[in-house]
Amino acid sequence: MKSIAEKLKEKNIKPSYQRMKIYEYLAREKNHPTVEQIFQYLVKEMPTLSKATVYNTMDIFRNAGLVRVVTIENNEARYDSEVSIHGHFKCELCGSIYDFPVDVSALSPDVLDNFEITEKDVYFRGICPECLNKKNIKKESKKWKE
Amino acid sequence: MKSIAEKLKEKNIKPSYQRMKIYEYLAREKNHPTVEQIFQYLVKEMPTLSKATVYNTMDIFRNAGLVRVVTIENNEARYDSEVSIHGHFKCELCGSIYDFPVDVSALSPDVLDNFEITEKDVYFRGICPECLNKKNIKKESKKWKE
DNA sequence: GTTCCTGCAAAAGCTTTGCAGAAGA
DNA sequence: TCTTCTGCAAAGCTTTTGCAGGAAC
Repeated sequence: MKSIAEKLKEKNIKPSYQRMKIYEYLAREKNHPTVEQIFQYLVKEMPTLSKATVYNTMDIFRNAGLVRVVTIENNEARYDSEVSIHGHFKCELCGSIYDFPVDVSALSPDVLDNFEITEKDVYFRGICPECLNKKNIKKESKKWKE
Repeated sequence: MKSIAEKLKEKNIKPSYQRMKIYEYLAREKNHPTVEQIFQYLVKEMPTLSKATVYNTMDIFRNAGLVRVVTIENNEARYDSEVSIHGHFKCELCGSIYDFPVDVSALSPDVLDNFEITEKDVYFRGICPECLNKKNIKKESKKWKE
């Protein structure tokens, strides 16, 4: 836990217990959780935890550049402790979010030469291999019935 | 307006007056409006228009592949009548959204070979040239004062 | 007549805010 | 002591839903 405290201090964030726990969860799980998920997980060991604290903390982390927001869905903000540029794939069936590498150099068209770019996000949507398998199995069993 | 009706029919959407007006606005303005903006504009000429109708219509359009959702901000859905792949840049100062071309071929990493990809979005954030100019002018005038 | 669409109102999220008490320096 | 953080509750937004009236076919 020591290193987490250091990491927060580096960004001028006071390493309170709640903040350390939240960052620890983000960095360990890497599952791009929603605020709700973070809250549900942590409230088990911190019964007095408030959702407002999670929201506040995520804002602080985001402004400090400690986490990135994944706005792949506009009805829920997800958070990612991996700050370097990479893409996010969301499976429309199971809802899982996968990371994938992105060729950054290919992502800077000349038209944007006069723009100051501070953040780049790449979002894909579709169906993940697991769910594709399930679908195929279903199709197969349908065939048997026919 | 004829062609708009045709376009809706092609997608099996009944070309009601409201739907045609909404699509016409999207296709003409190309300003990536929010539901609120669409509603505020159209309610002037259709006083009985309901926001629920705009929401319903956008869902229908989206499912039919007539429009794309821009989820660059997670507290507001914006809509784009341009369905082909391109990037969206959002200026964090003035809020404007700019389109830019994206090299699609560079956006398909091998890791996703087993994924079925149905939608690709590229979002950049930063400051647009206009706002950069304004900022520089401010800096200059500050210098004069010193 | 049947089906589908519209629009009002209410409800349902997610997120933000205000404030008082608690913790930490 | 003074500042900052936490947590509860309430408010604010966007979006969704239920339902009744109306239009289209």
